[in-house]
Amino acid sequence: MSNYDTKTIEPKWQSAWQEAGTFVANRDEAKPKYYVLEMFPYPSGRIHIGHVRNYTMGDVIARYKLATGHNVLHPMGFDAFGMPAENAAMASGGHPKTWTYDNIDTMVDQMKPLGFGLDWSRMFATCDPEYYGQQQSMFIDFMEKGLVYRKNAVVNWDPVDMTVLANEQVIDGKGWRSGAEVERRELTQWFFKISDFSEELLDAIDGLDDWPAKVKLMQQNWIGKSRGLEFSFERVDNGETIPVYTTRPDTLMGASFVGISPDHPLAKELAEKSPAVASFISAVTKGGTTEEALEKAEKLGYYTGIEVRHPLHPDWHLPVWIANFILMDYGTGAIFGCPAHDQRDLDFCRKYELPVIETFQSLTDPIMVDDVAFVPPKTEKVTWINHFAGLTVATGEEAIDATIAFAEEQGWGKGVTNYRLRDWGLSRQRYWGCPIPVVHCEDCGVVPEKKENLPIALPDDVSFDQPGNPLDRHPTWRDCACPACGKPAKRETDTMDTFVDSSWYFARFTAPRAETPTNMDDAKYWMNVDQYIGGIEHAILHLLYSRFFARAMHICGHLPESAIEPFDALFTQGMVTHAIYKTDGADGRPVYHYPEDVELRDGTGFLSDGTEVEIIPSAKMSKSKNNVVDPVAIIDQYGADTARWFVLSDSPPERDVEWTAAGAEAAFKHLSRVHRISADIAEGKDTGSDDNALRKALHKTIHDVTMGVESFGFNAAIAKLYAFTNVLAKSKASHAARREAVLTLAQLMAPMTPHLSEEVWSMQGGEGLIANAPWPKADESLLVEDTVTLPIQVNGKRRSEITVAKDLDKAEVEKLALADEAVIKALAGGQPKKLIVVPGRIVNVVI
RNA sequence: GCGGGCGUGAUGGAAUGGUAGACAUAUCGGACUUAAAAUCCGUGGGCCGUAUGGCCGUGUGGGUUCGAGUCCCACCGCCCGCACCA
Repeated sequence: MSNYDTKTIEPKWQSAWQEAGTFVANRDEAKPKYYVLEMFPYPSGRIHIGHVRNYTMGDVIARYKLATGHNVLHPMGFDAFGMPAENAAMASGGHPKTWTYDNIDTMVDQMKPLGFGLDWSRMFATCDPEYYGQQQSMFIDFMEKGLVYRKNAVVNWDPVDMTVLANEQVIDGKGWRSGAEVERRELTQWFFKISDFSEELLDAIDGLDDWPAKVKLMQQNWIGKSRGLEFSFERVDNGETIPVYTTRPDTLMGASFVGISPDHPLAKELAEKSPAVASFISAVTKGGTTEEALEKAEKLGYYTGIEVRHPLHPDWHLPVWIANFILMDYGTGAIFGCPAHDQRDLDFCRKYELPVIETFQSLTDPIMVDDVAFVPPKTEKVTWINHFAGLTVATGEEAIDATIAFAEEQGWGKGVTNYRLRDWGLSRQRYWGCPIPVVHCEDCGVVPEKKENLPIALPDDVSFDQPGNPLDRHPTWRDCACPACGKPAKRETDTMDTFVDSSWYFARFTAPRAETPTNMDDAKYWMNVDQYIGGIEHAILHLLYSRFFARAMHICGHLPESAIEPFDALFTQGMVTHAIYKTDGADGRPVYHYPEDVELRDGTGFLSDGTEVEIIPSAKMSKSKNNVVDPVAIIDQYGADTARWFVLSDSPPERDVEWTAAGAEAAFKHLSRVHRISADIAEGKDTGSDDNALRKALHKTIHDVTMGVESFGFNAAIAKLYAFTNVLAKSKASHAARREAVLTLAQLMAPMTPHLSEEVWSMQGGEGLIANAPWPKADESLLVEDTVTLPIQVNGKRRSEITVAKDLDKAEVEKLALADEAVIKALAGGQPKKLIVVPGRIVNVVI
């Protein structure tokens, strides 16, 4: 008899690991190091089943690497600054700090029972002054190296909450909390000079061999390199110039207007003189900067009355318009419009009745630009009306190159590379973030704080009863002495974007208590992160910012050059989803039912009163849809190992997995079965003498599971473990062979189900902890069968099979195949055209 | 609009170009039990057949190959990312 009592077993082994210090990482030059990291959580208050999946994957890698002789670093911390804490404070009257640290305590309490092999001694939260003080210190280093600067920038401003809003916080042009119409405001903000690294960040993507292609592509597109021509139009009235940038210089002959951004200096200059221009600009700049707002916005233009000369035909005069769709911070903030070959320009010209001039034509179909612009791919050959040789047949690429070369030769323009990537605005008008460590002095200007005064800690005595940043209205915190001249001065009250906090935590984990941001010896030893695991939602910003930060930290001497690409391998895991159970309520609105209130019969769900419910499968978990699975409840019901096993078992790790009650139940049954088999074997009886078959199956399993774990094929590895458990359960073998089999099975399962594995290990009298036991090695000689069964195909269709000795030579196999009844029948006395024998694989008879 | 991915039983999913559907779930049948639970054994793509077996089958159409779920082309459907970027 066995009793798989997880409530006893799991805490027992967790204590054993803790006492043995199994997962505490120390530098050890004698062993190869392995740094595995999962993206650290935000302390929202409860762990989510998605966290369980994420950390289980990391834990499988960590425990596997430990077993294969690596010195493993597997840390955990909290990304603890951010708005939810302030919102909670505003809603409940508490303090963001209390709320955050309480949540961290709760979440640690919820994570520990899951038995992750984490080095808890390295834990920190980004809101610890010891952490953000080091961040401030690096900020000052960045200032010295010119990696951070201040400039005016247009932001989304919520006039009620008196704060800057991120684009995601603007909904339908209104602030997400206040509901107030969002304004565009120009504020002086801090920026990291990430754009200096555009080319380098782009180039280095090629070297990220173990990153998903999708993520690399997303980063490439985000950096958005483009090549084009920059040149200037000369004003007819006063000879001043308006520089423009274009990626399609080959369409220059089709220019019919020049457009400038409402934020363009010329537009501002005109607005000062003309109330009409001013009111146009203010009308089109209302409503936020979000993509959503921009997409809905109609294309609007205002004719300035100014005309400019076409660079190649000074007698052609083009009107200058202010247009709302032109962005000030891309290119020069001014364009020329070529309506024939750009849809947006065409829409604009049709609306304002500007001329449309075709400059190239399709080689195959006649074109007639009406409401659809003719925009061939750059690689397509077209007839091109060029500015220096009349008509030419060329691809767009060739035409662009030729025009740039021509412009450079003539000296009126130059080829320019542009990037979409903007500098990273990091200022936030928020309390719960890392204070920017600078001081504003009337005499000295903006001065970095002295490092010995760090951390500039957030004051605790703040109130959230008024909108705006509490730091702004704190009576004393702002007041300080100028670090340069000593006179009374004011602290910067902006705090840093929380993405800053998460852009270097991985480096801090290598020396979390160091008196400097990092310790070079530790950083050299532990960096890079060998395997980073997290959600695809961080594919762009977090990963790009971290790549920038690693470079910036290297420049400031905080990371070795070898760590400028901090993540060697990246894995993006899927979500855990759950069905939604829905009925229509009396008022026509949907009613969502908890899974425990729904009875499933043959795939149809019913409520207790017999009402049928609609089942929406595999939906993202959401409190409002009542489909959230709480890991704490699952651990209580089945234990941590079941939760860990199930989230890995049913789907490939990169794909979403649907949590189902039946699946969790099945996982639990399987683990109970392994426990039962182990108890049975522990009784010491022989069940037969077929040891060889069992050993062969075992070593095949060792091989397959090892491959599975190495390649993130956790679901496939688990399938092999199921299959071997079936073999073991039925095996008729000696006690010694069965004991060996169950010990090894426990080892192979240990990365996924560490508690059960330790229990089985100790039941069988295994030595020490299974967590420290070396990973089993497959005996190659047992992987090869003496005989193989070869399928015989006739014209590619399987017709028969023969069992032959593994190394039987080809001629013999051919002979046997031709002697096969099915083959004889198919040949009907004739000769085969061809006979293909793939040794150990297959025979194909072609007739 | 641009870019990327995916499409296999009732379901989640397996399958270095080489026996499609491993493993699991649902279903159905059986053993044990007074009964139930638990456990164990079996069934588990479709069609025909008592059966040995046969035919069909990986979104659709074509191609490459001795052989295609896998590679290539086109189409259909779904999902994701980016986007007034000049």
